[in-house]
Amino acid sequence: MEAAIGFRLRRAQLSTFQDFNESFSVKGLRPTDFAVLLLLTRNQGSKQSDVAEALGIQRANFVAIVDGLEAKGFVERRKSETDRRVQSLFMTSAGEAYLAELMPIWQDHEARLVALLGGPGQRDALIALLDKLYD
Amino acid sequence: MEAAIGFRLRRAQLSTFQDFNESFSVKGLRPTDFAVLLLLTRNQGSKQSDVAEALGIQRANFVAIVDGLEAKGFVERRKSETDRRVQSLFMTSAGEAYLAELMPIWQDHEARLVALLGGPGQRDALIALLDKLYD
DNA sequence: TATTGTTATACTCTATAACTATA
DNA sequence: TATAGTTATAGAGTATAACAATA
Repeated sequence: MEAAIGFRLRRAQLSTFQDFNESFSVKGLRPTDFAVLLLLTRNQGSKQSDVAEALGIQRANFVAIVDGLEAKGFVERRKSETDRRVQSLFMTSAGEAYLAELMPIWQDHEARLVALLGGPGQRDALIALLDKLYD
Repeated sequence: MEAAIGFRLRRAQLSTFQDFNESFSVKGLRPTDFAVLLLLTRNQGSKQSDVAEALGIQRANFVAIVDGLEAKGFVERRKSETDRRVQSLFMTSAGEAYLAELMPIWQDHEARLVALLGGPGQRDALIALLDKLYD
């Protein structure tokens, strides 16, 4: 009989996202918003469509996400000077401060998952396996 | 630094579902439809809301799924005689025949995932880890 | 011509409340 | 009163096409 890998994957993912959402509900933050901030903080000035692609989001749908983060003052769009078609994305200092507030919540969330898995070694094993499934 | 377990989980799941969808696109079948058939074939007469819960779907949203499978003639609703509120779900013989057609496609899909993971042992390890994340 | 960001739109999934028929 | 199934509806998330500005 088969193992239904996809089914277990979906179930685990839903469970994990639920924990994330409960953790961040006070901050009114979605996983994707957090991922954008996390990605930008070490990649200041990234091209908007590059960030979208890195997160597996289509550029058309990414527009509203950046709009939201920009409206909150956490992220800033600046037109590239070398190619006036592209928007370069930057974290604002407010965004950096906000992310600093978020990190402990994020770390608690990750620690909870690691505890469920049975330790950092198990987490690393899981990630190695998950990455094999991703092309 | 953190491992972003949820992010990797989501990425792997999307990749896996994409493979599933490509495999079953000829049959016009969704993962959930297949899961219902697979579940019913060994649990004839299950209560509708039990099947929904087992698949992590709310009963309100499950109605349309059963409607679709019933319209195609693969599944049949029968009112329980012991409790006239509940619908018992049964596979039809057409449903069994359809599932028999689907199984090889399903097995190929699973085999492809196992190959990516590096063998059945790795698959079992992955499933054990995923199940730990699911309450 | 091709690409980036954008808008508009449709489709799927999911969440919630309320109704009905039964218990 | 409570439960199973149902309906209706609203909100996310996602996919596609088309357009303006720029290359």
